[in-house]
Amino acid sequence: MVIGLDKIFNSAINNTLFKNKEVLQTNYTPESIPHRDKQIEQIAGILAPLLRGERCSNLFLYGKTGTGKTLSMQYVQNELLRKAKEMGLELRIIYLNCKLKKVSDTEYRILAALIGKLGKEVAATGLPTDQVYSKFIEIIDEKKQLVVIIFDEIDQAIKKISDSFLYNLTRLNSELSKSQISIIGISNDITFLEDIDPRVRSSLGEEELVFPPYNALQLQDILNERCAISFKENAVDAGVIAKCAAYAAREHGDARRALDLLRIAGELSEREGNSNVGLKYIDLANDKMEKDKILDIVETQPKQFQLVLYAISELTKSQKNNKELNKFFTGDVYDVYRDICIKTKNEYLTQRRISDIIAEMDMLGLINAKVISKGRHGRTREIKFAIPIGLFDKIDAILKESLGL
DNA sequence: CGAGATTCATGTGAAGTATACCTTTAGGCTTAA
DNA sequence: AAGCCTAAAGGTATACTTCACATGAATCTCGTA
Repeated sequence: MVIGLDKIFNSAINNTLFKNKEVLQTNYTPESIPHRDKQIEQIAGILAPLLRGERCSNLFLYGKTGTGKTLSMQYVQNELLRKAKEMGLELRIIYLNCKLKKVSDTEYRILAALIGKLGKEVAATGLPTDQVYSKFIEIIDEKKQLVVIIFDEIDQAIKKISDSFLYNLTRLNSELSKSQISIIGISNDITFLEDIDPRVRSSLGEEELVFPPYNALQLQDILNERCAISFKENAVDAGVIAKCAAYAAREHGDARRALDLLRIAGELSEREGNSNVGLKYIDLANDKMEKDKILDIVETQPKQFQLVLYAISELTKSQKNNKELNKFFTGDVYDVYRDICIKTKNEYLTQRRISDIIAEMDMLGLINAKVISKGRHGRTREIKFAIPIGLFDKIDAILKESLGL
């Protein structure tokens, strides 16, 4: 047992900073959604026919992450269901997040998930897809009702599956006799509709709605509102919210990120035993998020990527003092990489592949790689490790661990 | 001394291969009529 | 006979390899001043 554990537990129990931390978590649904009145009204207007027992138009929502799409949608959904219940209407709204890995892989799984949400079961595997289709139709059509299906992050699903799936869905109505179905898609990718079948596009995008990013002021409002619920009074220094909002606004006005930033800043400050959040914790939190992201990337890379990264890390280490600024070339990396592979009894890949891997790591921001020509000495990439020095040891540890060194 | 040719070390593209993971299908086994 | 399950067959995406050609500035070559 670690000695200091008690202290940590105690400080967690007599939590000095937060009143209600859930409010800052991403899955929390606030009671009001600032600066989205217009969008909510529009959605409500489009869905209103449902309350008259009519089918509503298919709807498409666009907007970058953290612009309140899902939140607004869920808000309208709840209100609608409440109203429908009051009026005794048969209305079913199915919400499906396509981003969840288990769900999104295949058409089959999406259907299975939908059926699951309708309260029925299908075998997890084995049945032909069209059979699942007919079962799905059968379930919906068993009584007169209106069905709305919401596909969140639908672009993720379509990347994996062909758009014929959507086409089938839009034509579902013609196969239903008693019920009627409407589809709502939510997508982060604004260009998404451009590369799908025009027929699908026109039927799916009967109504479209764009969620613009929040600006810094709006983010401030959101943060202030949640801050009041989640933190104890006077726990947040002046200017912290503004800084938080400014950081997040700089990165596409992502409210989720702003909230994360505030929450992590609070956690960090709390861990140090403070009873308030100072300005510097926003920077620390920002740092931490950045670091976590990098570590996460490194951790989840395939083995060959890690081997290459390890080679680069070794190279950087070996020339720490000498030469100019830790720059080296594809050939150097490849040699070291191959040695490591041989030593660790991994098989090594061709230089061609390593070249691509290096390019991909450049995209991920783990390294800086620039194609240069060294004249008589050929053309190559000039490679530099782009990871902050503070993370060096951790990365090293992760790599050694996962490569079994 | 300078214009143009050469050269090096890899970048880059296309096409082919191996593998893993899916879906589909066919055949066999079980169950219900 | 119909339904169900499983194993094999066929499809498709991914991660690589092989082959072939492209790059672009330092360096070389050679004609000229």
